[in-house]
Amino acid sequence: MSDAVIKKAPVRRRKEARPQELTAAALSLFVEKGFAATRLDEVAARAGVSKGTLYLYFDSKEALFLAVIREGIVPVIEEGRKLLEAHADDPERMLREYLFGWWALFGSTELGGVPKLMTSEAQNFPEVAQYYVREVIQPGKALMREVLDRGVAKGVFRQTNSELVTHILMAPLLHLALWRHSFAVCCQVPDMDPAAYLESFFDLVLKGLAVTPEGGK
Amino acid sequence: MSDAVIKKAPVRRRKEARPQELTAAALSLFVEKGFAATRLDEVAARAGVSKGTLYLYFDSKEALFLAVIREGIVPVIEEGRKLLEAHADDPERMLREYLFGWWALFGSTELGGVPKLMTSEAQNFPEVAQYYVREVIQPGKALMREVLDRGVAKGVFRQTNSELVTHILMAPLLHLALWRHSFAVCCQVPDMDPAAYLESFFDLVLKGLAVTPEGGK
DNA sequence: GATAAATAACTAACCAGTCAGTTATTAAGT
DNA sequence: ACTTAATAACTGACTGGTTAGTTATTTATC
Repeated sequence: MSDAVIKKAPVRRRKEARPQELTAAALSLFVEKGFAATRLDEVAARAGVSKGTLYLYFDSKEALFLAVIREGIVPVIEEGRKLLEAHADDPERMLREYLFGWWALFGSTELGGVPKLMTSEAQNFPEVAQYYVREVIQPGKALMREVLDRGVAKGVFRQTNSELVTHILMAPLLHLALWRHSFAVCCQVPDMDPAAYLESFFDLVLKGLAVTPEGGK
Repeated sequence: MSDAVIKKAPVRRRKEARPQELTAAALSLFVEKGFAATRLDEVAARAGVSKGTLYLYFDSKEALFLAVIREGIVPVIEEGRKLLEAHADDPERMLREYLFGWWALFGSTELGGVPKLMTSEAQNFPEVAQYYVREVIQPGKALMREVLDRGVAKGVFRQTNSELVTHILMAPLLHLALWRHSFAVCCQVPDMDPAAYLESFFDLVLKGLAVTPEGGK
């Protein structure tokens, strides 16, 4: 009789892995349904535990939210910085790496849903929003600004208001991520190849930033 | 004695005006707190009525949501179209009018919060999302595409993948609106003048779309 | 006083957070 | 090895507060 063996329902104990399993489950559900519409029972179920277990690791739903942001994103920023440093001498290449690296490391992954999540919930959770601005948005923008400044210094890009242009250049990236996690899901979008999108964007920006022929610099 | 007149205040009957008052109240609350986190009691209170009254005009919370989108946005699209037709012969001017008109008619108003709202809730309310895509996003994009195509036809803009570029050009506009209704609220943003932002954006795009000096076309 | 508009009290369902109890794992005693 | 004790991980039923949606009643208007 194999019953005796088969009947063993697993219920594994793995204290170490739980928080990550829970934040991963929470991330995907928060992104999919929004924070308020996500039930903690569902988060727990997706992580393969009960809701009670969730509360062994996180004090509250909001604490879980913060952990999702913290664990998910902050490490990626550092990765991005390293990626760019590899091309510090070539601003055009740096810009290109920024766009495609952003997509590869962030936008195309599960984390690509975080901008949507944070945008939706910023007002409801000011502390999380401030953390996100400080640890993600500002470093990300600073990195972009460095690309621009370096291009100007090298005479490859024309002078612009780099604060504003940084903001502007982030927008199509974020838009791509937001789109994928909102309208793209429920409304069939025939052709929206991220690579082609980024290529068009890169092309547009490169020409938009080129030093003007007349006037020189 | 004016008391007799003044005292009359409490319950006004105005069947005609109610739906608009309610959708206006709902819009501001949905934008501020998100759909799920908004209480119908609060919507009713802000419109100066009770929750029961709300149900005289809308079948459900979702029906109210749809009405908010329908009544709020659709009229604005038509206004925008008319605005652009006034400059049909000058693509550069048309592009400029698009950007600043979008801001004046839409982004800077209460409606500017709708992109945030729709992005957050698209997955939870696919029917509303489809309506929004069909009635707002597609017409808005079509209008932008017309600007681009006209520019190409006139030899003012270079040839591009207009489907992708349209998407890309909408992004900084939407980003401006999203930003204002999310992070800008809880984290002090020192300088983010919409006019300067749009000016920088216009400048960037105009140069990005200019026919290339060599090659001419 | 008849009808339409609006209300406020109500219900049913839902869900974040709790906790008494269960099961797996480890340690100690024999 | 083999039982027993102690601990750590986990569970799921429960609670208390909340809210979408309903309805019996009140209030205004003609």
